[in-house]
Amino acid sequence: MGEPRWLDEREAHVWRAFLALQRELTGALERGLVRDSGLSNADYSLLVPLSEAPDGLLRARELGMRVGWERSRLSHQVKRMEKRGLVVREECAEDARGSMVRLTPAGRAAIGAAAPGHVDSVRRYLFDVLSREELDVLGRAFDRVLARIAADDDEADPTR
Amino acid sequence: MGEPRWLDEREAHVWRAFLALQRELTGALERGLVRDSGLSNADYSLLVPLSEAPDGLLRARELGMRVGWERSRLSHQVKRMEKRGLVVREECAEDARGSMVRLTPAGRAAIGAAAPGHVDSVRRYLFDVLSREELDVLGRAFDRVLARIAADDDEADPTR
DNA sequence: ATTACTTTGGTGACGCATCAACAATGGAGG
DNA sequence: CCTCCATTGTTGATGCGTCACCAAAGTAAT
Repeated sequence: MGEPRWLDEREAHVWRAFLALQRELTGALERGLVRDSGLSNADYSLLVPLSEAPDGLLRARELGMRVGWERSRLSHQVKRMEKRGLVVREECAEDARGSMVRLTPAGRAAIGAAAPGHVDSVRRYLFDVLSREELDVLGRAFDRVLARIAADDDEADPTR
Repeated sequence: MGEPRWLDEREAHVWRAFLALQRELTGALERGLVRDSGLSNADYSLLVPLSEAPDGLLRARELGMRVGWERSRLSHQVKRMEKRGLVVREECAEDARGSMVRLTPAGRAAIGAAAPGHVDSVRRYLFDVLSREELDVLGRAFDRVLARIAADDDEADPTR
């Protein structure tokens, strides 16, 4: 074991800034989305891949993989969205276990109304204040961290 | 109005990587914390400033400001933690409206047991794969985005 | 075909987060 | 003092996210 290595000043600063960024940016985007279109971040996350799919139709499993969610989370969210008329669940022809999620006209209208403002917000908060060089550094850094986490997960459960 | 400016390829990549990073990193840290010490991220967030305060005692308002939470969120979380014996609420002598939050011995033991492993996780996932130059870029970029969000909030409600 | 295992999805319970509403105190100005 | 307002904190309702568990259907081995 030995003495744990605490974060040095530079690391602590980046870490606390990351936590604050997560909190503030996610919060600001969510508030804007709710205010302008009545959609939550979770709604928006699902509406994007659905709106890009042919006929606004996706297998639940496929939708979950595209947004990186587990089955349970997806199921709960789809249920809430179905109750509000944004999507409908349908049975899957090829695989009787499966479930299809289809965008309704109301859902398509909602994402269409919300997207421009949301993208504007992301641009205003994030990309307007970052240089092209910084974007490159961020992109590479984020990818490396993601690869590290994925590798660590594999080590914990190689079968997945 | 006019046509919305969508994200270019570089921006879209960074944005999706950021969303994935948020999801995966937060999730991995939370799972490790729960597995190793039975604490959630929310618990940990509050235990850190409390453990650094004299006598493990902080005014609720002060605690909320240190972690960047609103009053309601803090109140709910403190209630849950009090039920598990990690903290206790006490009345505030100087201001009868106020409420003090005090770390219990069990709470201090919990953060002491959890912190080394948690810091190790942050280091392993994040700082082990980032260079010193990247840290500098990240720190400056994050700060600039935070300043932008804060400025935008002020514009929306200058009284705050 | 039967058994065993995996994949897919749903459900209930509980913790977390936000919002609106409320209560109580503190403080400033008449 | 008293009125008005801001500050501090709590609560209940609701949405979000995870976990443990279950059920049904596919799939592979015997």
